Amino acid sequence: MSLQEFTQAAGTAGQLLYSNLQHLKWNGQCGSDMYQSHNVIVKTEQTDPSLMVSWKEDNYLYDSGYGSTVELLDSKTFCRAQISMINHQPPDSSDVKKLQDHTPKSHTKKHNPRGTHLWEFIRDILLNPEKNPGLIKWEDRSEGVFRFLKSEAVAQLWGKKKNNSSMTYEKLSRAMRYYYKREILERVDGRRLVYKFGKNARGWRENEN
DNA sequence: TCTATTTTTCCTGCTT
DNA sequence: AAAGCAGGAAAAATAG
Repeated sequence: MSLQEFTQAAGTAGQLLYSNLQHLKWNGQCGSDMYQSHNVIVKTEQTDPSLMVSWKEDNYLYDSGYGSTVELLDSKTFCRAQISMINHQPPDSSDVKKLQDHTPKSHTKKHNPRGTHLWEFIRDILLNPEKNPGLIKWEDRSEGVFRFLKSEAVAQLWGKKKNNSSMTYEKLSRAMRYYYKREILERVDGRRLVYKFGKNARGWRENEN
């Protein structure tokens, strides 16, 4: 169900519920032990601003799933507006405006197969700056060079996403190596746990894509 | 359901 | 010695 369908069916609370469900969905498969998971259900019923803020902080990073930077921003905007509503404050008018033309747009890109690929998964972890408890870090942002800081933790996370609890870095890295031939990754030798996005990898640059 | 990709598993050997 | 890296093979999972 899309956000707009959901809100239509659920009324005013729809947006909040939708967002929380998305959050749960993400946490359910990838979050929990990595990211201290807050009880998002509780948050729908109370108005403690501090809690809402902390919820907001990690929610927008995941609730729109694997999407473009644009989607991420929209989601952030959406959450910000929600916080305002909940605090009984008038939402920032620019946010409202952005929200209004968000919904129709998100319906346009019908065919977006939820970034299911490993390299996209890696990329999206990298693209979530605030949140990403030192799993992977950019070595050279503009060149697309990055390094695994917690190789096994990332593998575990990937395993969670694929519903495979026996994923290991050893196996994950084999899949990474297959990307060299397809030029989704370029080889970086000498440095352990270091990879570099290749010309067939999309959406990792600072700007666009 | 069939096919083409992708990913997972496992393995042997080599490098840091 | 432990953890990574290289790829080959082949099975399993997915996308379309």
